[in-house]
Amino acid sequence: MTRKSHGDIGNRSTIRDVAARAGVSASTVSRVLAGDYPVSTATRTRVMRAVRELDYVADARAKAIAGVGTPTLAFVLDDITGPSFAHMAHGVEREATRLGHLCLVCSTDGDTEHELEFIETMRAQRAAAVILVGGTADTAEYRARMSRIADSLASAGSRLVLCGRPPLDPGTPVTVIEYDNESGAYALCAHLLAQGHRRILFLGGKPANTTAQGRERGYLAAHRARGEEPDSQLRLAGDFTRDSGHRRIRQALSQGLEFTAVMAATDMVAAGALTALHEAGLTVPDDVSLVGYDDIPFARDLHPPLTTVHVPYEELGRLAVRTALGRTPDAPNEHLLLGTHVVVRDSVAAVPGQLVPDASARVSSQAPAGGLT
Amino acid sequence: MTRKSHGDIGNRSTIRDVAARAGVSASTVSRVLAGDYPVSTATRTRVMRAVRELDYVADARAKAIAGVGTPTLAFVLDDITGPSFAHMAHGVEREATRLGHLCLVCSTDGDTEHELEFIETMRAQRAAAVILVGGTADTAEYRARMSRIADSLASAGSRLVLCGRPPLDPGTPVTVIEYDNESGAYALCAHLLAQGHRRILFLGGKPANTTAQGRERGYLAAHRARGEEPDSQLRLAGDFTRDSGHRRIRQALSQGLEFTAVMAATDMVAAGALTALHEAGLTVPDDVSLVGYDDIPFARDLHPPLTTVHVPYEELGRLAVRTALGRTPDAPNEHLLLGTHVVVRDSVAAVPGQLVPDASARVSSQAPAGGLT
DNA sequence: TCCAGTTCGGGAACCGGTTGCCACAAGTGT
DNA sequence: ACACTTGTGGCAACCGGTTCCCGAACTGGA
Repeated sequence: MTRKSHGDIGNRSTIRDVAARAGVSASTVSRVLAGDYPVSTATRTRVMRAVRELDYVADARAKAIAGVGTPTLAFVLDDITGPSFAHMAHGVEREATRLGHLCLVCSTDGDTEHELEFIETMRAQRAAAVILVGGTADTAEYRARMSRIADSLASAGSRLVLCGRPPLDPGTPVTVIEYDNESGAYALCAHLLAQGHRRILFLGGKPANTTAQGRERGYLAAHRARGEEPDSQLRLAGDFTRDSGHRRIRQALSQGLEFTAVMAATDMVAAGALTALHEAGLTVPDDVSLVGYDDIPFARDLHPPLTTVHVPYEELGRLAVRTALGRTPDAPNEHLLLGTHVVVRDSVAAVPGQLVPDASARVSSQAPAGGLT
Repeated sequence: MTRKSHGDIGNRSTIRDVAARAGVSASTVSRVLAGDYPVSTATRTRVMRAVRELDYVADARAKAIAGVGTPTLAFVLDDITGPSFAHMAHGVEREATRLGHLCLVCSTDGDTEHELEFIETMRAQRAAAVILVGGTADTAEYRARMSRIADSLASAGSRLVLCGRPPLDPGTPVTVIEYDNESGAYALCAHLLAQGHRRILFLGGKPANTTAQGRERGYLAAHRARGEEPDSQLRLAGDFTRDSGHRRIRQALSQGLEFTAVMAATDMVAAGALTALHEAGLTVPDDVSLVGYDDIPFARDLHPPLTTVHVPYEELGRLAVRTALGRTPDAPNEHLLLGTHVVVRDSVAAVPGQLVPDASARVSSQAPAGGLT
C-alpha cells in the first residue's frame, strides 16, 4: 500500500533532496532557508516549492553541530508532581522560550544517581545552562560532586545554577539562587509563638534535606529568640507529601503526643495533616493551629484557609534562567537570596485558655541574627 | 589566538583533542568509548586517561546525526502547573527514561501558535514521538492542522500521540489515548441525581474545549436518562482554575441562582467553588453538595473530602509513551479508551427535605447508550 | 623460515547541515 | 570593445562524531 505519493515512510528528506528537486546545490537551499544571502527570486521560488513539496525541515541537531542551532537549557527537579516546583518549572519554561531557548525538563524522583546521569546527558547535549532545584543532602561528597560538575560545565561554556540549594565553595563557577527558608520559618514560628503556642509540632522533611533543615532552623531559632528550647520529640521527620503529613499526625495523636499547633514544612504536608486532624475530631484552629510553607494555590481552599509562607516560585524560575543566560563569561558568581513573606489566613488561633502575650505581633520575614548572606 | 590550550574557558574538547593527547587516531577513541571493537589494553588505558584529563563527553548532537544518539520524545501540555497533567508528565517522563529516551517537556499555556511552533521544533529535533495532551477546540481547522502534522511526523518516521484529545479522521497516522470524560461525568452526575438533586450547577470549561464538552455531555446524558432536561442557566463556562471556580460560585450566589449541588469540571475548580461556598456561609454537603473531576491527591484534603472521578493520569502518561514507542511501523492505528471511576467521599448528601428515591444507587462508570467507541 | 590468521589501529567517507571563497554571467561606464 | 562592478550559485572545507575497509604487526603452526 502506498502511503503517500511521494516520500517513502520513515525517509525524512535531506537538504540535498530538496536541492536535487529544485535543481540547485545544497548551499543554495541553505541560503534560501537562512534568508541572509542574495538569491534570485526565481531560484528562491523553486527552492521554496521543493521544500513545501517535500515537507522539509532542517535537522536541528545538524544545525547545532554546525554552530547555528537553538540553544538548550536543562531543568532538573525532584518531582514535577509537587505544586511548588511545577510552578517553578513553569517560570523556567516560559522564560527559556522567551529567550529563544529550548527547555528540557527532568524529574529525578529524588534519585541522586538519576540526577547525575541526567546532568551528564545535558553536558553531552551542550546545554547552555543546567538548573538544579530543590534541597538535597548537603554532604561533603555532594559538594565535591557538584563542584566537579560546575567546573566541567563551566569549562564547556555552560553554567550550573543551584536553586534552593546550598551554595558551594566560593570560587566554584556556579550561580546560586536561594529563597529564604530559615527566615520564613522563623517568622511563621514567631507568629505561632506570639499566639501563645508553646508546644508546636514540627513536621519536617528528610533529615539530610537542606530545605527541611533550613525550615527547621527557623523553627528552632524562633523558639530560642524567646529563650525557649522546643521539646525534641516535637520534631518529626518525613517526606514532603500529603500522605506523610497525614500519617505523622495520626501517629502523633495515637501516641498521645501533646501539642497545640502544627508547623508543616510544606503545604502538601499541611494538607495531609489537616485531614488527619479533622479525622481525629479536632478542629483547626480552635483545638490546634496549623501552618504550612510554600503558599501553593490550593492553600486557600483548605478549611480553614491555611496560614503559610509565600515563596515566589515562578519568579524564582524566571530569575534562574535570566541570570544564567544573561551573564557575561567573566562576571563574578551570582548569589541571590529571594525574600519570602508570611501570608496570614485563618488556620492559626491563640492557644485556648491562655492570654495572648502580644496580640499585635509583627509578622515579617526578617532573618534571625546570623542569617544567610 | 590559538584555538585551544585545553584549559581555556568555554572550549570544550573534541574527540580529536582526546586522540591527540592519547597519541592515537579519532577512530580509536571512538572505539574505546563505544567499547565494541577490540582495542589493546595499553591503548585503552591511554585513551581513558586522556578522556578523564580532558573531562571529555561526546557531543550528543554529533552522535545523533551519525545515527547513534539517544532518541528523544516530546511532551506538550497546556499548563504544567495543573496537578493532573503534572502527574501525566511524570508518567511520561518516567517511562521515557526507562525506555532510554530523552524527554522534552513544553507547556503552551493554551497558546495554539506556541503549540504549533513547538511541534515544528520537535520535528526538527527528529523526536521519536510527540505526545499532545489536554483538550482543545475541535474545529475543522484544528483537524486539518493535526492531520498535516500527523502525516509529516509519520513520514519522518516519528509518531503523533493524542492524549485526552478527540481522534482524527480514520487513516491518519496517529495514536489516540482517551480517558472517558463522558462516562465519568455521567456516573458522577447520576450519583448526584440519585441523591435527589435536581438543580445541579455545572461549572464547565471553555466552551470549545473537548474535555469540558465531554464532561458536559455526561452531565446532560445523566439528566436525560431520567427524562429530565437541566436548566441551561445552570451551565457556566470558565477556566479550569481554582480562581475561576471561586468566581463563578460567587457570581451565581449573588445572582440568586438556585441549586442544591455543584458539579465542577475539575477538582481545581471544585476547590475554588468550595471556598466560595464556605465564604457564603454555606456548608458542604448539608446545604449544597459538591463534586469534582480528576481525583488529584489534594481532593481528599478538602473539607469535606471531595467526591470525584478518578483518572489514572500517571498510568495514562506511561501508556502513551509505551504504545507510541513500542509500535511496529505498519501496525494499525491504536485508539485506546481508559476507564475512569467515581470515588465517593463526603461532599455529597441527599438534597435536604427530600426523600432519596434510590438510596442504594449504584455508582459505576458505565457509558450511557451511544457512548464512545 | 614462511605463510595464514588474528589483533589492532589509521585513513577516509559519511551523517546533514553551514559558509568562505571563487567562478561565471550580466550589467555598467567610458 | 574593454575593464570593472555586481549579482548569483557551486565547490569544498568544516562542525564532531561513527564506521567501513584496509594494511601492519604479531602470533602460531607446519
